[in-house]
Amino acid sequence: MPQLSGDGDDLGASDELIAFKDEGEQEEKRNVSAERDLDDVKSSLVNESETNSSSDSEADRRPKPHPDVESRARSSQLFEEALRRQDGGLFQPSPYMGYPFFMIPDLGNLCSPYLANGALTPSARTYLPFQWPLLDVPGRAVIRDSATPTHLSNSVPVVQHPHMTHLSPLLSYSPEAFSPQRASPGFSPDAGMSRTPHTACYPVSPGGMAQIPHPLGWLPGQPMYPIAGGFSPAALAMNASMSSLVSRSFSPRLVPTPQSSIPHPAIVSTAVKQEPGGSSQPGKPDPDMQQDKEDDRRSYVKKPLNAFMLYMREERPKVVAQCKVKESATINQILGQRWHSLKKEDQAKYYDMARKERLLHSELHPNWSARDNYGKKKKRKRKCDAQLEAAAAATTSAPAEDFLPQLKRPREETPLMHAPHTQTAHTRPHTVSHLTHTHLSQASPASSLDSPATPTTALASPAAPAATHTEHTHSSYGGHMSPDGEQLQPLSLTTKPHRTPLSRSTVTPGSSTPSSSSDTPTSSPYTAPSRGSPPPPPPPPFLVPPPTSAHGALMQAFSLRRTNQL
DNA sequence: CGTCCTTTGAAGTGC
DNA sequence: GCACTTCAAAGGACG
Repeated sequence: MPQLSGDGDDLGASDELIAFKDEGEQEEKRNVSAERDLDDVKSSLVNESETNSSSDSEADRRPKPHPDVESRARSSQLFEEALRRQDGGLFQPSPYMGYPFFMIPDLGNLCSPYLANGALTPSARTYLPFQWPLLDVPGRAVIRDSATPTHLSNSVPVVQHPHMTHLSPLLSYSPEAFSPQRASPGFSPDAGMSRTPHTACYPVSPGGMAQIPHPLGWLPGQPMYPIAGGFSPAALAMNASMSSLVSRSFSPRLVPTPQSSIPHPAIVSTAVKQEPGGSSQPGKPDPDMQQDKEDDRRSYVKKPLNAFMLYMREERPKVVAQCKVKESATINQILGQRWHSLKKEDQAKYYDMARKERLLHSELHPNWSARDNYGKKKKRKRKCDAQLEAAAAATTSAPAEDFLPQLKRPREETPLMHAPHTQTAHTRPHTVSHLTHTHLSQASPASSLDSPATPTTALASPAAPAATHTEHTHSSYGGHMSPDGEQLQPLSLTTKPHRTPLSRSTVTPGSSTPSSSSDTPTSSPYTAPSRGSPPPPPPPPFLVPPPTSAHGALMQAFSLRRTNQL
């Protein structure tokens, strides 16, 4: 949870983290200090978010059912006029505006706060903490943060402007809308994403455009998504960011009109869209069972996205286009590095987004708890339970208290369990630090090469295990900026063979998530190596020059991965 | 078809 | 309060 008490004053205080030098105990202390710094930085980001919208206190989590309709109507009208002026009706969304809250820091730059190269425009960089445009229209409810001064327009735009629904697929949480496969012909995995300003905007496939109703189709008199009853229209026009949150829980009440066979992008959830043909299709399972499953999924309220998830949603298409890779694991590694190299103010943007997501989520689902979603991966749990049961049954000769601890022991004693899994800003750098002490103690003084602009990269970069594994210096991986501004790609984004047993323990100690959720205590690959066991023979160091392009980086990463596999 | 991978962060549980 | 776990997204890979 964000630290509500922070004042954000320290935001700029500890921008720079202590880089690795790995000179023994003293350095270890320094790294501990760096951890604290990193923690402070992240906390300050959260605090900044909290401070910037000071209204978002716990008290404000309560819904405010009576917004100022008049001002919203005026704002909406102004906004629509601005849209028409700006784009002549052909509003172009940004590929980077994945965050569905239509963040428009400056109406003079309605298209995108980002430049074609992905950098924020100056206006966007100034980043007022969400000058939310009031996208709702009269008569539609909106959750307003009443404690926020009206002049800040800081109402939470849970109502997505219908115009936007067809303009930016990214506005929707629907993975389909986000999927690169739905990109326009201009998007070619081979050709990459055009860097021209217009095509840099996230494209909409022609098919998708054809499917999407006319932008004015939502206007009164044409009820695209009538309500079965008893549900606030606000949910219909819910900000698309919450569509995934809303749709699963509320979509049973959302009944498309017969004319509208295409679900509203803001309403379609992954659950719903997965059944395009309905249950009547031949070869499908029992309709009743399918209906039950569908109901289950619809009643499922997902967790709100955190800052990094929001960042990933925005940046993933960009990375996919640049690197021509669709494998999410690889992309996520890149995004993780980029996240760490992201400027503080840029990260703050996502922390703020995430905070508002949580706020909105709590307003929509006041009784929801993350615990509700626990056990979602039932099969895993069943497996674990089955193992425990089998263990208990198999130990009729041995007391259960002797056996069960054995099941737990690997997790408790496995050295990697400390590290990666907590995955907090507190522990991960420490882990990396520890590893680098071991493996990089004599590395080149790469820390001096660390860009001040990317202070956290070396310390917290998830590529650190790659450094461990490959024994290249940390200056050669992870989101560092070359002198000419080009982002240096990690030498080894992927450090282990795919789905290889023991891979996580042997190859990516220290950073990669042990995916505790996926490993039962008895089957965990972490049981194999212990803290005292000798590490696997390190692969030869990779002395690979920095790639000249993102694609080159990926090719390099794959090459290294193959090398590591061999 | 279900799960894993991979990332960070939030929130939960358990001690 | 700490350590650990689970789940958010994504889509290819794999059993």
